[in-house]
Amino acid sequence: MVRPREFDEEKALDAAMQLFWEKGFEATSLSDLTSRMGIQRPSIYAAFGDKKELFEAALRKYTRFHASFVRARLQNNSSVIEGFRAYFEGIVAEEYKESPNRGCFCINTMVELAPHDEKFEILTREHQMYLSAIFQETIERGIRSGELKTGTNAKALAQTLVLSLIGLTVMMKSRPERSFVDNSVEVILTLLVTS
Amino acid sequence: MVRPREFDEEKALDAAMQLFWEKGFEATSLSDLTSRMGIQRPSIYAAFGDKKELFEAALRKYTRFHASFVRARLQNNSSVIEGFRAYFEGIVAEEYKESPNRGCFCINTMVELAPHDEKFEILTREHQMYLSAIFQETIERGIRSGELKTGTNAKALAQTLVLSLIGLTVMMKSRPERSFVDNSVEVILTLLVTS
DNA sequence: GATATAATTTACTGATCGGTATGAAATGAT
DNA sequence: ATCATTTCATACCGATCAGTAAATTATATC
Repeated sequence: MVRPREFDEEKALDAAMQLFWEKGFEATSLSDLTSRMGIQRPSIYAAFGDKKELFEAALRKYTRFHASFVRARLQNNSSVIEGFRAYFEGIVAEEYKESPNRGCFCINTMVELAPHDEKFEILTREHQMYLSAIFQETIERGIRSGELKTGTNAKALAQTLVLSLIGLTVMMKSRPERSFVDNSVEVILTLLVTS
Repeated sequence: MVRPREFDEEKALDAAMQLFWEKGFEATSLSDLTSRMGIQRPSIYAAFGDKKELFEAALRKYTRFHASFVRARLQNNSSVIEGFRAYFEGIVAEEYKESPNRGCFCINTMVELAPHDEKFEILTREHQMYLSAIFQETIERGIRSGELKTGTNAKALAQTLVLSLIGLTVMMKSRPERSFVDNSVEVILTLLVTS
């Protein structure tokens, strides 16, 4: 161990993540990666392995960040309903700002790779299960505090919210009228009060 | 017009559709296409144009079929709620049977191409709007028949069901436990009675 | 300062990509 | 039967793909 690495591995991985997130696995070439990561090809292979291993590292970085982001957003608000509302509406607002519409890296991977690669089937599924668990804990907190009805099925409701969020994120990729997603968010949130 | 075409254009397009549906645009090569379509490369270009035009033709064929399939399914049942239930549960049952998990060609395209290609942004959005309109008509029929409450917001509810269906379809790509989607379908269907 | 070791750069590999030029084969019109 | 026309199969195009061999550069240890 004599010559220190000249580039910041985390920064390079972050650049790769941005690129894979925006373009997906197949449409991102090694040339794209070298230029965006600011390092040469052999450096990528030395630090991260082949293209798919780099993709996996990028996705893991994303899911780590994403999980703590969601957790923070939901815990931020003392009202469970307002917490979910802020989270859902925040995602819509963010997504309509950016172009092209990146959506969620994990969801993109579920569509592109999960059906053909068991490793990514498992990885993406586990992330969704983790999100579902966070949602469930939040809902249970609302039940304990009396904000939500006692009879609420926290698990089923959490699962449905995760699923709705996926639908929301994917739907926005086709840039429907804003009212379409706004209406849907409103209806989805009623599940919290009627359940 | 002297030498007749030796292959069936519809059959060839259908083969292309199956392939693009299963693997997406980028991961499907022309070699894949020629072998599956049973015709040579120049025949593809003569009949359908380049790879992206062929993809577009395949997607249009899919959405045409899909729209009439959905319409038939929902009109099949005199009960609106049972119609939606049969449709949602049918999709789940179908998806857990097949491997790899193809999902919905239109949804796959929303994720892979819509953010980077306006043509597909529009095409996929219009299909989702069309599905939403079918759903809305069905819901309005339920309101007229007295099966659904008079105050129901048919449009918002239809949009939410479309969005939920997208979430359901994408979620299944990671093959979660069957109970995850079963629970979600159950919760989603409650929207029809509580709204 | 010499040496060992690892990171860097350059240039390259064979394979495959999407797309096409070319000529043979086949058919309807005359 | 000949000819014009279109489809067909073969073989090819330059470009790009993911991945690597080889040589240069830089640093920590001695």
